[in-house]
Amino acid sequence: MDASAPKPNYPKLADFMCFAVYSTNLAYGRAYKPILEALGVTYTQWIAIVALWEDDHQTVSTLGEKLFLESNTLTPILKKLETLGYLRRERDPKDERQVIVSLTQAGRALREQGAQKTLVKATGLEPEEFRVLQKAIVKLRTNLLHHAADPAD
Amino acid sequence: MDASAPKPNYPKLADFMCFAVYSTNLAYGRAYKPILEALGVTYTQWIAIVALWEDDHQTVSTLGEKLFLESNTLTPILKKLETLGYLRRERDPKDERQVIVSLTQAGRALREQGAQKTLVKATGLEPEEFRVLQKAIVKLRTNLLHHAADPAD
DNA sequence: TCCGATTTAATCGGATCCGATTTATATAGG
DNA sequence: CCTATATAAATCGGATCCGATTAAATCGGA
Repeated sequence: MDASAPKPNYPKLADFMCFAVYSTNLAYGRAYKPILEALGVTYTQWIAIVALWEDDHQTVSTLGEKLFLESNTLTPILKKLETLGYLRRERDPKDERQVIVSLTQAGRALREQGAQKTLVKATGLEPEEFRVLQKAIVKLRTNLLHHAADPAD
Repeated sequence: MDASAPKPNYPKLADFMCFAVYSTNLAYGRAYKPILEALGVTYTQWIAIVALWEDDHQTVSTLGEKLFLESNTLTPILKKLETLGYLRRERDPKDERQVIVSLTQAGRALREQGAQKTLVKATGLEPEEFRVLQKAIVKLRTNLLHHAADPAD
């Protein structure tokens, strides 16, 4: 090869939107770790409990829609939370294909206990700034999920 | 328990900043999947190649700082990319503790091939909107990584 | 010089995340 | 009624991600 071949001037990794999201997700995981460790659950387990606290007695599919996960990921997590005593998994008698997931009293207590420990201050953002950014990220998520497969995008 | 006990009015999961970042990261992974599948690499493998293309001949630690990963995650990925022929891993003769990672010609070619396929349009954002949001997310990441462990934040 | 402390990768086990498949149940059409 | 199709959850293998530990090399002070 030609050692003097000019290197194309591509955008830097540090300016990639995907990498900003990816690495910020890693940062959140690390910031949350000590808090959730004290509660005895992982991040994904925690958001499952929060979602159930908002709407109890959901099917695995319905819960998965809210968490953007499917049964292949959710089932093992829900089984783990069941062994921990935070929820129940019961087949729906009306349709045995479905599994209804419900928080136990311990599960509700855990969510209310964890409510005291948020990372709002750790974001270093003013309330309005926080609100605007959160909505912008959600808009980005919606666009990514809805975008048509376009060969030249 | 008291079945009529009022349910506290906590923020909704849909308004959590952490969940916006988490779920948007999932959305990016899904949007990128077909593109990277055509290239034959995963997302993490891809950003490792991009980072090496920008600065070649880095140690595992230095590369890890840029990717926000450590050797426990990076080593298996780099080994995989080595077997795929995209990079070389060589102990530094000056300090045998360190491993120098370098792209092969095939690795550079892959990065330049993938440069044509970005998801900028899929974000549905105007250029200025994109730039502002990207910087805001990076700022959030920085704040999260630097925040002092505060019991009441 | 010598040996304890430090540094760097690598290894290991546990928990996601995902594509693909399987199992069980429900539904619809003949 | 009976079967082909559809749907929901579970299972499985591969690839991260991380805390904790290990192995090897280097450094530094007595």
